[in-house]
Amino acid sequence: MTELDPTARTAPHDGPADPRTEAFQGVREARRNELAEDYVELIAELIHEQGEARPVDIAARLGVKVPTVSKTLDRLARDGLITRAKYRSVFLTDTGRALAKECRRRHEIVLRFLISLGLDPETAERDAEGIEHHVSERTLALFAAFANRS
Amino acid sequence: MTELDPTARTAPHDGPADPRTEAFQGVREARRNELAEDYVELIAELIHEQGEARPVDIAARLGVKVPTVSKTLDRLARDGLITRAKYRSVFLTDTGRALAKECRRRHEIVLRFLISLGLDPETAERDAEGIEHHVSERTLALFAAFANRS
DNA sequence: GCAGATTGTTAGCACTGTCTAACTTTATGC
DNA sequence: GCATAAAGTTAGACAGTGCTAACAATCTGC
Ligand SMILES: [Mn+2]
Ligand SMILES: [Mn+2]
Ligand SMILES: [Mn+2]
Ligand SMILES: [Mn+2]
Repeated sequence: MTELDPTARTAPHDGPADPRTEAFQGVREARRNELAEDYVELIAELIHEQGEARPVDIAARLGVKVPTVSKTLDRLARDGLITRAKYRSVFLTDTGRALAKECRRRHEIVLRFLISLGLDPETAERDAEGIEHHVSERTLALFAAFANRS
Repeated sequence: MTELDPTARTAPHDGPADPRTEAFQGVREARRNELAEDYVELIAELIHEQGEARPVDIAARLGVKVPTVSKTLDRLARDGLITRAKYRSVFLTDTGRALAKECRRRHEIVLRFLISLGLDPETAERDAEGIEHHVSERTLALFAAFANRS
């Protein structure tokens, strides 16, 4: 979602398009999707590991309170990434599943890359969780290549 | 600020400290400082390049509106990173200057690293602007080493 | 030195993301 | 099958980050 298609760069929309300004705008854009990305990735993981994704487990994994999760899930449902019924566990829509898959892929590549660079797995996991939302497809390709050939 | 001291890990404060949950908590923490980091880094840059940092220039660089900058600057002042007088340009406190320097260092290392990996400078700038807030000191050391020896 | 342009502030709105407190529903164990 | 425990929801507070509209101050060029 953030930076999927390397051909779709430099949209000819508004201002003077100073590359620096564009960088900041791109980062703000990416920030708006971070939370949704973490949620769908985690939901997919819970469904795979436990068979279902319950708000209480999502909250425990993320380290936030259950009402926070509940409200966020409402937004994800509104945005078409999940479906939910009251007092039931959560399901991904096709869109949500696709996003989750993409996020998992990015997460894996960044994590493998950091570890192949020589980072300890704990710190790698920590850094990957933040970095994954800010790597372009181009960077991802370089990360993957490096991890493979090392 | 985010992850300066590698020895200060695993603070024995609250919960069960699942490494995964800790990762998410750390990322949320980092996210809270991103904007302040971008601001002080940019302010230092403007002072260096133009002699002063004016809200209108900050806004132009970031690609946001001036009132947004004004409000954010109030928060930075409240948090002791800058000083300001009404209708005047902005100054960094010692704390702010120290943070700016640290941010510039991180930014440079990440940028050089990405370029030395083979990324084009434009995309590197874009990705560095996001990644810089999510690299631990340990990762930074590996990035710097890689960039130097390549 | 003043008119007009530029810059900055203030007020007010919207939305996100976090929390606590209070309540409701569902699940569990006898 | 019922009482209690666990999970989930709702309401409401609050801070952050963005916007526009309206107003105030400062700067610039004549
Ligand atoms: Mn993440
Ligand atoms: Mn992830
Ligand atoms: Mn940045
Ligand atoms: Mn930066």
